[in-house]
Amino acid sequence: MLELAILGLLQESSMHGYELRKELATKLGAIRAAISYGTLYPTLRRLQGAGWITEAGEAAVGAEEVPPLTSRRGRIVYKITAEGKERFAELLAQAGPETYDDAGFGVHFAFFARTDRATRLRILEGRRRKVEERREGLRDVLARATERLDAYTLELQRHGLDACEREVRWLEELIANERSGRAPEGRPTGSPPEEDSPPPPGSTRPGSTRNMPERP
Amino acid sequence: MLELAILGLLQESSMHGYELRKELATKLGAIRAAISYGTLYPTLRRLQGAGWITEAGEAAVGAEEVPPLTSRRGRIVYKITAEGKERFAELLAQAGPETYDDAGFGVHFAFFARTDRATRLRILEGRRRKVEERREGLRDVLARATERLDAYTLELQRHGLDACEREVRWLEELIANERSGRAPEGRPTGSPPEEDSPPPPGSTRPGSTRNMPERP
DNA sequence: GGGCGATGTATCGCCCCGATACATCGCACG
DNA sequence: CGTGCGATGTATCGGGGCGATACATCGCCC
Repeated sequence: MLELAILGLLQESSMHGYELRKELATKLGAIRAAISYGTLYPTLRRLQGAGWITEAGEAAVGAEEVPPLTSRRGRIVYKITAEGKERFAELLAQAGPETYDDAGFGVHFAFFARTDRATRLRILEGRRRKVEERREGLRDVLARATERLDAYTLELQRHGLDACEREVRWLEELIANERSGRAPEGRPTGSPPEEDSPPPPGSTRPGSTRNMPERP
Repeated sequence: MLELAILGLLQESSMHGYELRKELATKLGAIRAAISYGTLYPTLRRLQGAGWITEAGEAAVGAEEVPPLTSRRGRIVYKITAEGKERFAELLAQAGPETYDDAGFGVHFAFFARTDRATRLRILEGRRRKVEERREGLRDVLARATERLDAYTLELQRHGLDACEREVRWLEELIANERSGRAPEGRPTGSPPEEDSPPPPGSTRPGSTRNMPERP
C-alpha cells in the first residue's frame, strides 16, 4: 500500500524522505497516522532495489576531499523511473481484496483522480460489499449476543455499526455520482492528463446531504 | 493489546485457540478484523512462556502407546494463571499513549466493565484528546491545502473529519455518563435524566458473573 | 462410501511500528 | 557573540501482527 502512495507522490515531484513523509501525512492524514521512518526508509530501499525509483541526490557539492569528521551527508532526493511509472499504473488499476480493507481502500481512493472510472467503480463497490459484510456481522452480534456481552462491549458494537452504516451511505453517494459522470467538486491536480480525466467537475457535489459543516 | 484481550477472555473461562479466536472476533468485532492464527499462536506461546497462562490440555486419553501414525493431537485448552490475573489487572489499570490509539482504545474499552471508574475516565479523556488532535490536523489541511489537493483527496479528508467529529461527540457523552455515575445503556436520544440511578449493570442476566462490580 | 465444510494447530516471509541514535541548520535570547 | 533548542534529515533494531499455506480430524449429507 505504501508502495502505491510513494510512487504516486514521487510521480508528482521528486522529494527526499523527510518531505515525502510530510506529504504522505497530509495526503493520507484521513486514514492513517504519519508513517514511521522505520517503515519509510526500508521501503524506499526496496523500491530502489526493484528499480522503480532512483537517487537523484544532492550529494555534498565540491568536496571529494572532505575528511570523515563531520562528513556532511546531503539530502537524498528520490525520483521515479519509467518502470516506476508503469508499476504505479499497474497498482492503480488493480482492484483485489487488499484494495477493500481500510488501509488499501484509503490509499487507492486518495489517488482516484488518476484512476479510470471503471476501476473507481469496481473499488467503490468492492469496498461497499466489504463494509456491508462487517455491518451484518455487527448486527448479528447485537441481535443475538445481547445477553452474553456487557454494556460497554455492546456500546462499542453500536458505535461500530453506526460507523459502518454511515460509510455505506457515503459509498452509495460516491457510486451514484460516478455512474452519473460527476467527480467530486474541485479540480483534479497532480500530473498532466496522461489518462482520461474525470468529466468536468462543475456539476453537483457528492456528499451534499451530509457534507462539510461550517466550522464554529 | 492482544495480550490484554486474551487474558481478559481467559479470565472468564478457559478455551482453546480456535474458540479464543471466535470469542475475540465477537468481542472486538467492532474495532478490528478477526485475528490471524499467525498472530494468535505465537502470542499464546509468548504468554505461556511468561507464565501468564498454562495448558490445561485434553491430551489423548489413555494412550502412551499410540503409534506415531495418526497421532491424535488433542485440543489445547489454555487457562489463566494467578500471575496472569495480576498481569491482566496491571494492563487494565494502565492508561498510556498506547491506550489512546484506535486499537489500544478499542480493546481497553471492551473491558471497561472490569475497569475502575477513574481509569475509565482517564482513558476516555486521553482518547478524546487524541481524536481532537487528529480532527484539528484534518481541519488545517482542509482550510489550507484546498488548492493543492484534488477533489477525491479532499472528499476523503472530509469523510475523515466527519468521523472524528462524530467520535468526539460520542466520547463526550460517555464521559458525561461516567461523571454522573451511569453505565452506558440503550440509546437515550431523550433528555438526560438528572435523577441518580444506581449504575445499572449492562446485562440483565440474573446470576451471571459476567459483570464484575467495580473496585473503587 | 465419498466428498465437503467446519474444527483445530502450526509455520513462514513480509510489512510496519515505536524507540533510538546521530548530525546539521536557523534563529531567538541573553 | 555564543549557546542552546526546535526543526530538518537519515538510519537501524526488536518485535508485533498479517496473509498464505499446510496438514489433520469430525460430523453430516447425499
